[in-house]
Amino acid sequence: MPRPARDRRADILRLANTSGLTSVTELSRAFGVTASTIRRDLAQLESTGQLARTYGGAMAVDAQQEASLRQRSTEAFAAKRAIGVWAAAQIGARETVLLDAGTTTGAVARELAGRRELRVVTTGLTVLHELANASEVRVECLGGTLRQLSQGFVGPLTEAALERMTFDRVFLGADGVTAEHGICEADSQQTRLKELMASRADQVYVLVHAAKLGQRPFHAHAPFGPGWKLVTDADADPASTADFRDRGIEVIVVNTNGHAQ
Amino acid sequence: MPRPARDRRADILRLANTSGLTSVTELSRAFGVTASTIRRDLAQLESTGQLARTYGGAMAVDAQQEASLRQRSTEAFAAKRAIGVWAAAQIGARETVLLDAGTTTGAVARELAGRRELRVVTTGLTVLHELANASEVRVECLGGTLRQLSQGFVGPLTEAALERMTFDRVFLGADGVTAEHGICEADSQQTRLKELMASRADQVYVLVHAAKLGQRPFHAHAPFGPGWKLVTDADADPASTADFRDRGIEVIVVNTNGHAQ
DNA sequence: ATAGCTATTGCGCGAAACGCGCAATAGTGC
DNA sequence: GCACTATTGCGCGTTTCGCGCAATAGCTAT
Repeated sequence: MPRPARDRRADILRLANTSGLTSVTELSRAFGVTASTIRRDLAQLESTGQLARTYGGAMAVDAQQEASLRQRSTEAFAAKRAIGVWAAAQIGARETVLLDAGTTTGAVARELAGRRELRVVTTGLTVLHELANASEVRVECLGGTLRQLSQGFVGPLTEAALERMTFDRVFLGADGVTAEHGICEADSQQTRLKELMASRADQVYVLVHAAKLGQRPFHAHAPFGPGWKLVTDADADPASTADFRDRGIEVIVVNTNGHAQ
Repeated sequence: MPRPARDRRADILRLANTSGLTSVTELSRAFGVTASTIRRDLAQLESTGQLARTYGGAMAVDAQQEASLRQRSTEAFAAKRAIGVWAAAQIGARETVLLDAGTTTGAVARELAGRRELRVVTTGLTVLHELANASEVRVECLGGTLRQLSQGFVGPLTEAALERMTFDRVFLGADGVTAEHGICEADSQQTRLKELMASRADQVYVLVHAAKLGQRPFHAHAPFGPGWKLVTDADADPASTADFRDRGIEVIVVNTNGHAQ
């Protein structure tokens, strides 16, 4: 692959990221190449998700947006949205709720954006992102060290902040769940935090779309406590949900409309 | 303004926001109207910044992105970037720095995204956003209550977290600054937080682009402490900067390349 | 209720942008 | 040095876009 082409593409990316918006003609003039070439560059940069094409040009797309767009095309997106709708419906006026980090809790936050007289506390950047402009919702962040993978905050600062608060409800996400081991996460710092979060709330919900049921991708566990509810979508295998119910865990299966079955 | 038109536009927005990407033909079929009408809708939604048009359709654009795009087209963007470049250059390896909330400190964060062995602590969502995928930077958030206007965290949680930390440098933003009163903010909660932040760092920088110099839009003040440096851009009125220098405040004027003059 | 006014809609047209195939060319690697 | 691959420019047909115009639908005030 010739050098000038890559350099130009990098430059296009830089230009788009600083000015936010660029046009094909502008770029073709700037680099002294044909519009066709620019178009091809844009097509390639778009395919790798580094840029969004517009009519006659391209616009910058930040990492957050990029991830968000990719996620929306995933099939699990519909499931997460349904779970989010259901979860949001559980929350009454003037409550204080805690939202874990993750895209599923982000879906809950999305449904809460229009609500009023609500206090939402979170450890996740996704949630903050969704509620950044929700003017009628009081949004609080626990703080801590940002964990890139989950876009969530962990660490002593997070735990210390938690010690001072209690919640009406907490909505937890998970990398995986099994009836036997409960919530599975990549490291014990995560599971410890989730257990701590659960201990501070009256109602505990574990939100996981069907694909995560019965999965144990990692080996740090947090078992289900008494009264915890497992919320999943209609794609869930009945045998899987039965495993949980057999152990006395309440399982709520949400259909596409966000209603419990 | 007829109702159906507005309803349809709201629906278009919802569809775009949930699926992330929609096409003109798809929308025209869905609503049973001509492509022209859809195009007009998209044009209007784009003009209000609620949507981004693509070739043959439209894509969702979240609030964050929207604000970011608007900001990038502002003239002050160049100044902020220059200040950001300079500020980033002051930070050495393995340092711990504190970044205030605001777009100017966001510009600093943007320049730090590629750095390594750095610890960035912040009270601002903008900064978090910029560094959300900076894999080599340790990012921490102080937490607190989200203040929509500045997209920053304030309150007792923020202050409590600060008590436990110290920093090599802190970079503060401001709604306005005057030589006489120092930093001006909308409320005293903000100024108190900034003073607290300043007290925890060895080096204090106040970053304000030229238009904010001599401005006092609000009446909560935080005077300059000893050793604080004022950093502004080359559009600054020499008379203004002289006011600060007369009071013994070091003023750094940064040109477009991010170098001090 | 009705008349008047404004916003909206559909349609047709010219202009702009896009994608694709082809041949020439410039870099790259052996 | 030579073969090979990626890249580029150009021309083509296709799609999309924007705008003006006339008809229509909805809102408002009397």
